[in-house]
Amino acid sequence: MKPGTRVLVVEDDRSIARLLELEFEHSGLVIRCAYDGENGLDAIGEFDPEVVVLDIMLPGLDGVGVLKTLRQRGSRVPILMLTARDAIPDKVHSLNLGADDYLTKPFSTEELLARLGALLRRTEEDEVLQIADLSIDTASRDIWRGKRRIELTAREYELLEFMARNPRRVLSRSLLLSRVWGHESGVETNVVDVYVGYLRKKLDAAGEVALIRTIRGAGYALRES
Amino acid sequence: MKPGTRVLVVEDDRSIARLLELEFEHSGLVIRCAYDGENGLDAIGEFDPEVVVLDIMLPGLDGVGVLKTLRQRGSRVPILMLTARDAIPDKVHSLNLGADDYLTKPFSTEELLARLGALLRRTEEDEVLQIADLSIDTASRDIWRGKRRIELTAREYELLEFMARNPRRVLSRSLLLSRVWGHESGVETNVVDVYVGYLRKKLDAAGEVALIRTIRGAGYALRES
DNA sequence: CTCCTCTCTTAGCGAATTCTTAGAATAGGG
DNA sequence: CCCTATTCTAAGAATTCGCTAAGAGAGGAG
Repeated sequence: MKPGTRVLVVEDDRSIARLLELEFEHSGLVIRCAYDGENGLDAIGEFDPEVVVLDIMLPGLDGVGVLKTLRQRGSRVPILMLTARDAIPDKVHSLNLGADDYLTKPFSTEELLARLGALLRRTEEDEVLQIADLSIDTASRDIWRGKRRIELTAREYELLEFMARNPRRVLSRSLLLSRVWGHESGVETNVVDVYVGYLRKKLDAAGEVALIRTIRGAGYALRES
Repeated sequence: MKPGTRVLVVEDDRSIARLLELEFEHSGLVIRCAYDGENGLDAIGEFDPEVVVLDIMLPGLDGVGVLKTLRQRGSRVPILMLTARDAIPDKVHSLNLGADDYLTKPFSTEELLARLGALLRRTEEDEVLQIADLSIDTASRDIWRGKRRIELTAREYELLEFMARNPRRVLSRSLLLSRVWGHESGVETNVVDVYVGYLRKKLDAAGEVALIRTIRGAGYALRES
């Protein structure tokens, strides 16, 4: 998880809150605590956290109330709920009022950190990449070239997304191999070339300007001109 | 909790009942007490409470019996069970029978109030999710596809609701597993595939447009197009 | 106790995808 | 203009992926 990420913890049990505070600080995060729902809501407005850890049982306004209020206000901040182990897994579960993940107490702080990381990664991924008239919706995996919708296979999609995340840069075959195919994939062939070929065939319909350029001796680049 | 909310307490221990009566009155609630199961049932019909606090140990018809009868009658009134400290089997049992929460004696009245508040808020939640001509009433768990009513099992419903809360988004099998089946369910098979299959069979009757799309190599998405 | 429903597992088929290979095409230097 | 290194393409082989049928096991209802 990126250092400096703002995390809000809303938890009435001071010892747990304190523990998380220390752990998170140790991990380089910026942390803020609130001990009840009302203050939690205030803190969200004021502190603008990138992710919230929210206990479900709180004095006064409880976790569910906080969550509901937040979502009604239109906030999309990712929220990880803390629930008691024996608190009716199914019910709590179905009260997916818009929480993004949950963890049952007791839990290990590593687990919590891992979950937070996953959560942030997931929500960060929710964006639209644009290169010229090509747009890639990373949440729905929709690809559009102008008004034309394009269907890609998983590998093709991964390759294109990676290139779109590094637009205008020359990407060597070995870089693409390691980032898209993975480090220990025993591929030693010209798969990259082949897949660039596939992409071109699908992306550049008749008359459209080519998006993937070959830089002889160096690699490929995704760019408009 | 809103003043004027009707709360029924079914509890044979008069001193506890009295204590709750005073506490609740103090909080502005309208309270009614019954001291055994039979009278409890009658009171529900007559008093029409918005929430019920139900002791599990009662003379004659016990709490479990009351709960069972109620649910069989189709009542969905939220119920919080009171159980003895070590009666864990009871918990599991009553939660399966359709209780919404429980509290072990002895408990603090603040705790009870907080739980009741949470319960009411949760059940007040009356949201309808819409995707194309599919609508999901999260309060009653009713599913409609156009004019056709659809019956789902618990698991099918959970899966569909989660997908409906993340429409158009590609949801990986592992995400669905962790969010619908739970983190620590040792499932590592293709249950997700199987349940998507069940849903499709029920949702897409002859000639209707498919709602669940497979994104090969990535997961599933609920979307109209 | 028996029947029924629900959940999960397993295994196999068919199809889509991924990767390999080898030869054709192309660019760029001399 | 020719040669060579490099890139591209077509076609097929190997693999993976998703769907479904069938059934075991658990649990509740009658």
